[in-house]
Amino acid sequence: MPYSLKDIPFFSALDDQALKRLERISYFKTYNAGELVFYEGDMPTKLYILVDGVLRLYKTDSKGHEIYIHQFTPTSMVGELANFEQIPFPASARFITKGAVLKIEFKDMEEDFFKNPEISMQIIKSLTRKVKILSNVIHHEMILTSEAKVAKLIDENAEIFEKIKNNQIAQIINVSAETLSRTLTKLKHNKIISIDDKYVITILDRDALKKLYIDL
Amino acid sequence: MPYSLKDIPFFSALDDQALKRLERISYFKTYNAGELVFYEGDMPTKLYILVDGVLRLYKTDSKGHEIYIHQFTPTSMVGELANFEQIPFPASARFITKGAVLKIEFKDMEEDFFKNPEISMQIIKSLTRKVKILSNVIHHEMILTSEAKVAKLIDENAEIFEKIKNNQIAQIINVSAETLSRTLTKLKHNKIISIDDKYVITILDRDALKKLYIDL
DNA sequence: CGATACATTGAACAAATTCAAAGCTGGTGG
DNA sequence: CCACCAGCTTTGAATTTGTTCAATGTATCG
Repeated sequence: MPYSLKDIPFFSALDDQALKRLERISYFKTYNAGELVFYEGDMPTKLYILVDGVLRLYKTDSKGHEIYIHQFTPTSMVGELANFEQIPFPASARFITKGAVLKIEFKDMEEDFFKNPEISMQIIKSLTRKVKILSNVIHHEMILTSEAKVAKLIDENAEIFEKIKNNQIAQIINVSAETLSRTLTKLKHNKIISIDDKYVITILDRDALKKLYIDL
Repeated sequence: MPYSLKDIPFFSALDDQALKRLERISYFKTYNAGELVFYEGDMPTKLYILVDGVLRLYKTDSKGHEIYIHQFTPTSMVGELANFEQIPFPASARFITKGAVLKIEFKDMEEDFFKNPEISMQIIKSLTRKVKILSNVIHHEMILTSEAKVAKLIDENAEIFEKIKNNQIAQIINVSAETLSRTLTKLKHNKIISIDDKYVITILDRDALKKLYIDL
């Protein structure tokens, strides 16, 4: 296994003694694309540090649809809320690529973690990031219309259309493939964007595009 | 002004020197019911500690409707995400009752805050709470149907119907008053609940009630 | 008692998903 | 080389879930 605790920026502040203790209560685990790391509703026993790959966080609705929340890339702490609060995971996590996590027996580590000011700072950063992510999810899903979501995505990350299929993009912004298709057609028709045969999007009228999702 | 820094559990760990510094860069402000503390989109300059009253956090959608996020009661830190990250407030805050906040010039305090392990711990707790709140908002608004929201509210907090008007309850769970009315009628009709003339709800079939919002 | 707010009900509307069918596209094997 | 198939995309129609609008009914409280 080529992974090492030393390579995790998160623990750079731990002294050798603490690192030894951490080594004893943690291990690396690799995953293949598609494998689940934890499931919504499960009680947590481990804290996760994503060290390799892309890990998708999602919820499942009553009809069995996945609602995309976020995709993490290394190095990220995952599952801290459930661990800190001893509550079931509020979402599921599945690897999109192959990857690896460090699994930590959190309870055994709690003291070392919260006593160490450097680690506390890291935790604060991680939690702050989560609040920001969730706050964005709320804005995205409760405030923006489908058209606004598409407009925002194009404005902020038009290149994604060259990289992945509309299919997958629709999943990421939580709209149906049909709605995405119809919205793109509408934007083209309104001369706000154009799309070539290689899925390269050209923004013809950025002001109009922004107006579709800014303010509200 | 009857408020004192000493009464804020949050700062119990600060030494006299730090307290003095804090005193110099903070002040208490009282509000009447209905007054705004900050507005979605504004850039933050101050960090807030709610010390009195009920403070509602909400977002505004494109049609000008308020989307209820949470109501804070003392003692709560409010606005830390925007302050830590130097980003616009993602939501607005308005007092529901009369109340008061401590306003802190955050930048001047940052070092004292993050260096002190007790305060770091408090910040971690506060952020953890925020993640939990937002996670619940997402579950509530993206997973549950209107009927599920009403069922959950009745199961967890049926007494609220005796305390406030359906009107207000509808706002809190983000459904229209009409939808709430129709859902209550349906639950009564299905013999899952009954409501007397004083708005006291009796749950006749708790299993059926739970089934309406548990799993999904 | 009468004004004002709150609750209920039905009908129209809105936004997006679902379902179904048809059109493309790109890679593979014959 | 091209015919085919599987997987995307597109399009239209039906459906779903809730809000909005309007009217009426019911409390409540000076």
